[in-house]
Amino acid sequence: MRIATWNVNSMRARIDRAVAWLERSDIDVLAVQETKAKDEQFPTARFEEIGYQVAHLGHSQWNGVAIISRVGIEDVELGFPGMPSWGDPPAAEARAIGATCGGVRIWSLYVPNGRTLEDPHLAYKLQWLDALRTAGQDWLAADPQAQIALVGDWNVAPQDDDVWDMAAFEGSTHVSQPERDAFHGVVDAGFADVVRPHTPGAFTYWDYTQLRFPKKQGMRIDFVLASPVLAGRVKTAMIDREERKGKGASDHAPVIVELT
DNA sequence: ATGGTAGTGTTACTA
Repeated sequence: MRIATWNVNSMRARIDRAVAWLERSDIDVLAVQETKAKDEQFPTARFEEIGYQVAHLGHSQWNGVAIISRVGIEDVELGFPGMPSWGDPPAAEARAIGATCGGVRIWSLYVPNGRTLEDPHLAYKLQWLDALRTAGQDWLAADPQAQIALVGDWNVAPQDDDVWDMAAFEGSTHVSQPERDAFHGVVDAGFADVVRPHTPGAFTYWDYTQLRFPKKQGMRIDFVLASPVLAGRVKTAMIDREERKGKGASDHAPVIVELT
């Protein structure tokens, strides 16, 4: 089984590329983030035409997450238990959707960006990650053998070599110690980064501006974190930077994990 | 030259 995660930065703008990528990549389950669509706007039929089922969560032009599967979609959950709300009045944002596909519990996650270190969005981001850690701990406590994949755009670069130049990130989000600690909280809850060992030095995201992609100035912020039993099934993993090329590309590359 | 690009939807906001 092959599972993938991809921040598509609008599924409506990317639908032809997304369908073409799925058809040539032999993917069983694709988790997407930043679909930028309400549920009724999501191009579900385009995926059904090529043999996939879709579970989507989107409230507006912001955020939006989905799971696209050809091995079944069961027990869909919108948001995880304890997920913080945001806004006035507070409401759950469309940043997490879970489903069981081919025996694996997949969570497609779009972690809040944080904006700046002083912005209230940063505290929201840290609370969000802490709540995810708690939820993950509870899932594994209930079933230590559970096969769970926490995948998506984490908006954290956990290591210095996950950005092209640490000096360029002085005082910025994504590399701060509180964000890195929050990310490692989920890891410490029992969820391992199963892609890094197979993709040393690789990035998953390159800003559209300032020729970041041709200059190879990217970041590793998209991750597949696997529960212990699932991590034991990982054969290999790759980051498809070819999909970042050309007109109409997302600013993120798809990340793929192959299971036994 | 305080910049650049992209998407949504409106002349701003988010990333």
